[in-house]
Amino acid sequence: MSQSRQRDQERPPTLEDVAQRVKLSVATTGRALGGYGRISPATKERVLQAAKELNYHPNAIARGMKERRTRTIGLIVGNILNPFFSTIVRASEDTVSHYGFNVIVCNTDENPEKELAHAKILFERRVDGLIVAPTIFDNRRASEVVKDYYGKQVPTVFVDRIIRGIMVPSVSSDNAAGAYEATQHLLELGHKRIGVIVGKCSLTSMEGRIAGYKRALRDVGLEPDETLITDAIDVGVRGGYAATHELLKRQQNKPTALLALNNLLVVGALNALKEAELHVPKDMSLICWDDFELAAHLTPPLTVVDQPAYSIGSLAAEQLMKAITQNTKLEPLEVSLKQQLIVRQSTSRISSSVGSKKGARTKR
Amino acid sequence: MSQSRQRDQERPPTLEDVAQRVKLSVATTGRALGGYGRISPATKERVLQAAKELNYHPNAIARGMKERRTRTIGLIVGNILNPFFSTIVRASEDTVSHYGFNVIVCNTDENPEKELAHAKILFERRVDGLIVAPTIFDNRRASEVVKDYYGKQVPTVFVDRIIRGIMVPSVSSDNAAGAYEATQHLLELGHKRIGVIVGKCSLTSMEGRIAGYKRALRDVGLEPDETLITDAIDVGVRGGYAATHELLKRQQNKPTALLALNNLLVVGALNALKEAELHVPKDMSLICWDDFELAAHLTPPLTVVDQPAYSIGSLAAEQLMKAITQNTKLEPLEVSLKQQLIVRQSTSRISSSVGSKKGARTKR
DNA sequence: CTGAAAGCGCTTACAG
DNA sequence: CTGAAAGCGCTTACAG
Repeated sequence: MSQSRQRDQERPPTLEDVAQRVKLSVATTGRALGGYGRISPATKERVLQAAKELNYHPNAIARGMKERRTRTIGLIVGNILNPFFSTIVRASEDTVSHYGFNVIVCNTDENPEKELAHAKILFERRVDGLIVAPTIFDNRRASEVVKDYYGKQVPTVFVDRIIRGIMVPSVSSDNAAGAYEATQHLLELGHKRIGVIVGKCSLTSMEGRIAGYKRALRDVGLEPDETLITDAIDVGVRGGYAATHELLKRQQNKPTALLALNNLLVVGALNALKEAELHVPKDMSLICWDDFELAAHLTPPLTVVDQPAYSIGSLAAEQLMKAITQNTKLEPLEVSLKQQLIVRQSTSRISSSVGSKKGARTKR
Repeated sequence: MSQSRQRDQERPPTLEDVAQRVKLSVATTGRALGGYGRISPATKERVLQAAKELNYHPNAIARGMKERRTRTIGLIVGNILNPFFSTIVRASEDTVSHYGFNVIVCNTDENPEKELAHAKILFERRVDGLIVAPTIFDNRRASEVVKDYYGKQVPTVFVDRIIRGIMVPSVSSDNAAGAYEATQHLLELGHKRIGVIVGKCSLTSMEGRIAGYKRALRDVGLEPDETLITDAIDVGVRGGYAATHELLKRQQNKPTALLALNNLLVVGALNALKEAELHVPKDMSLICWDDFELAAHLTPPLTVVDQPAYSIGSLAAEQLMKAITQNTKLEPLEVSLKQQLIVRQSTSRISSSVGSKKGARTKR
């Protein structure tokens, strides 16, 4: 296999190959095929013909090199296995593909080191824009690299969450209001001790939900019990199971209702509840975040706080595309969409029997 | 905004910037930073220092241009909102990221035109490899472009399905065997009329399942009733609903059991069954493809044929990476993983009451 | 309308 | 070990 200067037959044809065939300069050939500059219809026709014969396809890398743009958007999300994120990814892809852009998808698993590594590699790839669900919540914790990368080196939109102190536009939904409404719903049903299964407290999305939860309690004169809020650290099914299990072990002031802060955590919670032989909603009311196709088919159909995930993704992508294609600065928007409480059957009025199953006395 | 030759302050620093600062050639500077060629430890140190000061990050596009590789894999799947595909995407990303590769994700929605458009654009981007779940099943239907692209212009691995007549390695699971086992299970429970909710008959995955289903019937002396096989065309929830609805409308030889050939179709089927007030499994047994976290929490917990989606994705990616990094040809493997029937509670022995609800008489 | 030449930011023989 | 130069495959002023 000689790596000689001669055109390797393995290589796809280049503009030069086409140019030689039609006996024109690469410049003219490029103009015919690339759709830029002036070109006579006749020669254009000839070039197109030759290109087809050679099965020529322009090299986007070379073009990107010259134009200094890649028509690629980087997507940094928690985990594409979470329907909330896959919906955001799909929405983004749908949106940017209209502009001829592609997406590179990266998963952080909510790990700041992974996020940093991905951000770095996406920068090296010179993506034209970035949509990220950041794992860090505070610019003091943000590494220098991330700080002067997001929004400065490359147009960036945050989704679902933000990093405080960094001026980057964001599209998310009103977690505090959603949690307030969910908590209020439980309070109206007579629940006073409401456990919270958090994925990772430090995410501003989670934080907002906890804030809304506390505010709802305080607004009816109840002081939030911090011990009812258990951080799973892990944001997946396993974490949800562990946190719920932990919460159910306590002997005093057991919760009569649970807030599971995402749609993976709730599966873990359901597993733990089943194992403890607690019936939903008779023994335990349950609300989770993010609606999904099957939520209505579960036993019982789940009461959820729904987030407009598709809209979050498409709005973020639209913002980004506008800024990129018009070569303007991103507007410093903080879009906050509404969350919607969908009451199904996993929540019910508190019954006097709650908690007695395991012999615990409610003391308050 | 003068677009002069002068270095624009907006632009990220280049190798030349670093070289100027340390008063070395770009060649040497590149060797220090790029990890290629010989370089003295002392100068390397100096260069690294300068690079850090300038916040230099190598331009992967330029490197790719020279090295003729992008370290990017194209992923063409049906729809990332389908957990089966998002699992494959996640597995692929996990695998290729170990090699410093990224993935560009494209959705076809099982539309051959979309697939073609994506394939074309990924080729122009000169991805180093391709993992695709093809929408077409037969090379006679495959466009010329696709035919001489997949596996010829770029290393390709098919997942979940194949295109017959095109020599491209594939990783899928044994659909015929899985369907055979599922059908056999239903036959053992006394079911004889088993409806099939297909997403799109032309996909080889679907085709394999139908073949297994028919073989199981014939092996017990039953002739398959083609009218029980309804193609939703649409592979999503909506399609599943429509096809099931159609099947339930028939007056004669109503099915007593249903095979829903993917995990989106089954949701539609459940919706249709609920609407028709048919109870699973009392009035209708149900088996679907692809297990998912919540399948066990549905009412009733679903009997499923599970596919090793993560393994499919990681094996395909591993094959591809091996070929790319070792610069060898892909081995012409047709990996077929085992599918597993997981019996839960959506299937039960046929009851004499089946079908009577709507007043239909079973005639056979 | 067409062409010659420079340049995007790297890497890689080839010299020294 | 270091440097000068060519080249990856395009696009873009600048001439003609």
